[in-house]
Formats: sequence, structure tokens, C-alpha cells
Amino acid sequence: MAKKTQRQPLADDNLGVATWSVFLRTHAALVRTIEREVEEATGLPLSWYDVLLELNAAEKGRLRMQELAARVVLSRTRVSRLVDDIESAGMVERQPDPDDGRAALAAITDLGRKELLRAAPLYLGRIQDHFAAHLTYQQLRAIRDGLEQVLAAHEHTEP
Amino acid sequence: MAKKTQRQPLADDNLGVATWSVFLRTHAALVRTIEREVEEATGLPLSWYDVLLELNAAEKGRLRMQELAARVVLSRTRVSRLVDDIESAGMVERQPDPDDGRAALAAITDLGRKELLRAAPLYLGRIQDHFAAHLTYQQLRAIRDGLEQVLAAHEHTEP
DNA sequence: AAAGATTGAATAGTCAATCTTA
DNA sequence: TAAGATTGACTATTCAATCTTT
Repeated sequence: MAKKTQRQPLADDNLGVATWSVFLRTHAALVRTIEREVEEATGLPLSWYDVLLELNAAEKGRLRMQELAARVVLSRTRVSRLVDDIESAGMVERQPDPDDGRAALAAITDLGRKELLRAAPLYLGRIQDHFAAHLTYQQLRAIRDGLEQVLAAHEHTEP
Repeated sequence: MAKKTQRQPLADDNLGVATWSVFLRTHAALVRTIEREVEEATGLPLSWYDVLLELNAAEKGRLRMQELAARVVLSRTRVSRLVDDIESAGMVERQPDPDDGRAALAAITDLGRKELLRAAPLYLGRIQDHFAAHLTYQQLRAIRDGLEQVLAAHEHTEP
């Protein structure tokens, strides 16, 4: 009846926890490395890239601050100050929302698009080198589909 | 010759980038939620749990600060101050290293083990609910194995 | 000088309070 | 009053500087 789980009851003795653990460790290692390398190579912090990417993909290249915050991955709760910084660098500009005087729009500028296009291949290259290159097509699909399920379930529960 | 990549050259038009993207989004969403829920339920910050878990698993329940920093996932560069805080709460204690006067050992106390054992089932439950429950056995294995490959490759390149 | 650890100073991230418009 | 955004104040994270021991 004695089982090996007795020896180390808190560790990776079950598949779900082991998967979660490697998920955390991989994120910590890769995000830091890629962030540093992209900033070294382009001068653009990854958080700026994140904002410019979302604005560029949006209708008319602009979004309300709230929507921008919802789409961005890296600096969620800092968007207002982040946009300040990127605006100082001339890569976005704030515009009033014609439909709602309370809202503010952040719009990507020509310089912003230029910088985004310059940085993009470098970022994509790092993702390829550090992440995708080590996985097979089947593994990539399994990870993408699996995590999409997890994320969908999460968005279903949390508002 | 025209291809659809022309339309949206920066977005998720390739599997590697799409997988990376959902990887980032899942991490951002889940870590925040689980962190909050575990702290609410146990009073123990996840960063403390992280430290206690590694110390508990280590030989004699203690590690040199450097080794602890290397094993911890959440607050890598903060270990010294983190151990200060956990020490104030009586869950770890610093000990001199008999073999090297420069080094310091962090050792888990009885209270630390008690708190860890109390928090563990709650943390594991959240991992199950928010993460593992939404994946099949096959998906969990694919994610675990895939990310382990990625991490191994990373540790092979970066020292 | 170099390794191990801690600390100071700067940036990033979070939560609640505030200010403006609907 | 409530929604949208910004700001203040607090905590977390990081990097370089420092202090001690080898």
C-alpha cells in the first residue's frame, strides 16, 4: 500500500502539477531572455512593441485606453503611463474620442509603424530561435490548442 | 506568388508565433488569478510558497542563497529580501555555512513546514481547477514534454 | 582579485483615490 | 451616480555598488 508519493508529497508527482511547473519555469527563462535580446537589438522595450502591435492591428490604428489595456499582455495596469512614454518618443499620439468625451484614444503614428516594422523581424526571430525551433509541428499544435482551451475556460469563468 | 502573409505580416499567421502568443496570454491570466486565490485562501504569498517548497525539497531543508535563487521561479532577483520577510514570520532561518564563511544558508523551520503543508493542497487545487482540468492526459503530456525540450535547449545555450 | 551576499537607487506593477464627462 | 482615464502611494523587480570572506 505504501506508495512513492509518500516520499515527496508536494513535488511533481502528478502530471498536471509537473506540466504547470515546467510552464512557469519556461516562461520565466524565455521571457527574460527574449526581452533583453529584443531591446538590445532594436532599442525598443518589449512592452512598447506590445502596445504598437495592438494599435497597428486595430481599426484605424487606434484604440481606447481600456481596450488597449485589455489586449496588451505585458504591462496591463500601466498602460496610461506606458502611453505617456511612447508618446514622448513620438510613436503614438492621444486623440479625443469624438463619440465620448470621457474616453481617450491612443493612435499609432507613422514613426510608430516604422519602428514596429523594424523591430518585428527581430522579435519573431527570437521567438523562433528560443521557442518554436525546439518543437515539432505536432507539439506546437498541441500546445497552442491546449492553452487556448485553458484560456477560453478562464475567460468564461472570470469576467 | 502573392500569399496571405502579406495581409498581416506581424500577427499570428505562423504556428510558432501563435503558440508563443497564447503561451504569454495564458501565463498572464492564470498566474495572477492563482496567486490572488492562494493568498486569499492561505494568507501565504505565492512567492513564499515557492521558497518554502524548494527548501523543503532540499537536503536537510536548507540551501545557499544562490542555489535558492536559481531554483525559485517567482522572485529570482529578490531572494535576499524575500528571505528577510519569511524569516521575520519565523518560517525560515539563516544559518552560517560551516564550509564557507561567505555563504549563507536559508533553512526551513518547523513552522515553515507546517505552513507549507497547509497551503499545498490549496495551491494544487487551484492548479487543477484553472489549468489541468481543461486538458486531456495526452495534451498534458505533449505540453510537459514540449516545454521541457524548450527549457533544456535554453539551459544548454544560456549558462 | 574573485565569490557570495546584501543594499541603494531606479524602474515596473498594483490598488485605491481623484478628476472629468455622460 | 457611474464610466473612463489619470495620478498618488505602496510594493515588487532589477542592476549596479558595496561589504565580507576566500
